[in-house]
Amino acid sequence: MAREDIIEILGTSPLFKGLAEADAARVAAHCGYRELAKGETLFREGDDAATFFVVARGRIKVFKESIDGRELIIKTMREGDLVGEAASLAGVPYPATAQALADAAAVEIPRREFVALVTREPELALNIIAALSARLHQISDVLEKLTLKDVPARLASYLLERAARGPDGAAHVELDVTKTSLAAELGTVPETLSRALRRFADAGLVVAEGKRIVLADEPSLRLIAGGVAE
Amino acid sequence: MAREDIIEILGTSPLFKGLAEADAARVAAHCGYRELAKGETLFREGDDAATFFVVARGRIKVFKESIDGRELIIKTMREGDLVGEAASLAGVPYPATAQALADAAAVEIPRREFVALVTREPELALNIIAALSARLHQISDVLEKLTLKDVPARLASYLLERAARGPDGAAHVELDVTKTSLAAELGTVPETLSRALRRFADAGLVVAEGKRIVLADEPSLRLIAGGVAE
DNA sequence: TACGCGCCTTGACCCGGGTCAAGGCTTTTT
DNA sequence: AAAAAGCCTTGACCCGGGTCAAGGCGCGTA
Repeated sequence: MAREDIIEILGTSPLFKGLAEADAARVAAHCGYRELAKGETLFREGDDAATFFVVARGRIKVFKESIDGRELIIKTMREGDLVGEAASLAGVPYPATAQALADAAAVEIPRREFVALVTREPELALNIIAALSARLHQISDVLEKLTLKDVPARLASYLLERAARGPDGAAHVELDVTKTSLAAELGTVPETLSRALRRFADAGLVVAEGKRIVLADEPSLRLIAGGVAE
Repeated sequence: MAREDIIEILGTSPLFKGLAEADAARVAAHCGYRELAKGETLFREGDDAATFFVVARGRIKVFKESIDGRELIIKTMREGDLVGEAASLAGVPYPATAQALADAAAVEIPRREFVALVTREPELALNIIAALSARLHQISDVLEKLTLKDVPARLASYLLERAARGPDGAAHVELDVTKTSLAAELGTVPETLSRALRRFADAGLVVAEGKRIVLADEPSLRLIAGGVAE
């Protein structure tokens, strides 16, 4: 992987916004490039977070698991997403595990090299603060949904958030993960997700065709999601 | 409230560690001091977070509520705890509501004054980063417990975390909130908490005497909590 | 000392959603 | 193209824990 490519991938993350060309190159020189087969683990909960990642390709799930094997996907990471940066920048072990849902690749950034930059570019500290608070906000969101909303509300919420507006004006979601994964991300199991989706379809709220879900009645979905704009 | 007192209260928080005396005084000069009666609201979810707080006295609950009134206490704040700092420092609205559980008081810090300091004391950015990641860690913890553990596990976990070692060697917890509040912090309701505690008592794991709970069998509690050290 | 109001506990009931089991449907693999 | 392995769906069942209702126990106020 050429250094220019690394720099370009780094640039997809706001963490590197406003970084001088020379500094970016200096960091890039120390970055690795990891390719992951489906199911391969990027890091495990408890591992020392000496490095963090920017997803270059594929889907990587970040999850926690309970003693009895149940797993909760905190978020499915896609191109340009930062993975493990909070723990790494804070100097604590990873609080969750990251694993490829499909073949994937990620740029690996050494904490040392990146943090060293802060003394030369104090502005960078603001980027870090912004990244941390974005993650904090995202986790709070997960917490709120999982504890204060039921499955239908979480599903409706997910659909509305990920909906893309088609050329014909119809909002729809093209699932890029299996429904089993989606279930775990919604804090439930495939059976329950399947039933919830079916109930939506029966009620005319959505039209489900395999991995493509058309939102037929957005206002009702918004009502079920239980918030004005989420 | 004298400025020296304000400075002293600020000093109880790690956010102000290593701050020059003159700078602390400068911030303190712009701080307010809010006294709250039991039940009074410090701020509401969605409010502009122009200021944040350090608890000086009393207990303040930080919580989210669902449409149907159910509330989830994210954390009960005590002396020295920061409240609302993440949102304020990140420049976003408060993501939760803060309310006094009993008569309380807090020093109110204007975001502007504090953030302005960062340009003079770049080291302060590290304090902010540390504060944000501490909060992130804490929220992740709440998320994990609420979604991956059942009520007995959460209760055992809470007891172990807050246990103080008495002079006689017996670990015990002195509840400083009502059991109703504790239930909300454990993501449940008073009835369920009451039953869980009773089951612990019947099994000889704890001895409950009103607000004082003696941990009679720590190893078993640790087992129920479902982790090695948490 | 008595009243009233929260808080706590206990019992009875119920429901969301997890578990188990059984196909049917897709994708890979050979 | 057949076989194998996942993935998805549906039905039946069950359980943790929330809800409702009814006391009992403090504790502050007068």
